[in-house]
Amino acid sequence: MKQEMAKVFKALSDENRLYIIELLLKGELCGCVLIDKLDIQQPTLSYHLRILKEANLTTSYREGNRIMYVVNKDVLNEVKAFIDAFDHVEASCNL
Amino acid sequence: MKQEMAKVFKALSDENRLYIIELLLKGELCGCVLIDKLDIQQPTLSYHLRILKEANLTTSYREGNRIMYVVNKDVLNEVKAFIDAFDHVEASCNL
DNA sequence: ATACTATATAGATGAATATCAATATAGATA
DNA sequence: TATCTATATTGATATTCATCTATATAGTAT
Repeated sequence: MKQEMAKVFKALSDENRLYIIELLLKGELCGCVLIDKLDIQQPTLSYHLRILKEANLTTSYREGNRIMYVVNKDVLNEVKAFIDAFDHVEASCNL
Repeated sequence: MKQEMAKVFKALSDENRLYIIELLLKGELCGCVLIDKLDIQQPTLSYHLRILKEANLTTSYREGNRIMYVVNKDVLNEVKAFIDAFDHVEASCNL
């Protein structure tokens, strides 16, 4: 549990990866589009996408030539739930 | 902004540090109590406490001999707010 | 002043990270 | 089949991280 969360936090601890998630939250994208928005080489993007996938923060599916990457919002919610559980003193609400 | 969050996530990406925060959320503690609960040496604890402080996740104050460490809950709430802002599509509530 | 307790710093080290260039793989198309 | 496009993997490298031992610093107490 704590181990998995540490892994998720590690995946979120890089600015390029935060930016990738931000972009993907606006709509799923292939690597070939992502690469134009980041100042890194293609193998580096591939590396970051793997880190995100291994933390379950993203999934992907093939569409012909391309691979589409999708944010797993459930894990983002798990992060919030973890922080709440872990600091269960205070309640918060964003409705 | 994203850079600061990346730093906070990095601070949260280590199991020892997550455990320290968990302990401190139950009540502030000095290093001399924390050290008994973790399987690391004193200088390593001091290192982790510095990482947490530099991410603003904790503050501290001296009490005689000891230094008391305190979780800055505001930053935990900022993490949740960041995730919400960043994925502003879904609402959640823990009230 | 001396000794004790709590914490921090310095220096060393092995492991993990982020990056790249080069190459491999998988699917699409001519 | 041969080529093109998109993505992943390999191997190298410089940097950062987590950890330790040894030592310094700051406050307390004798």
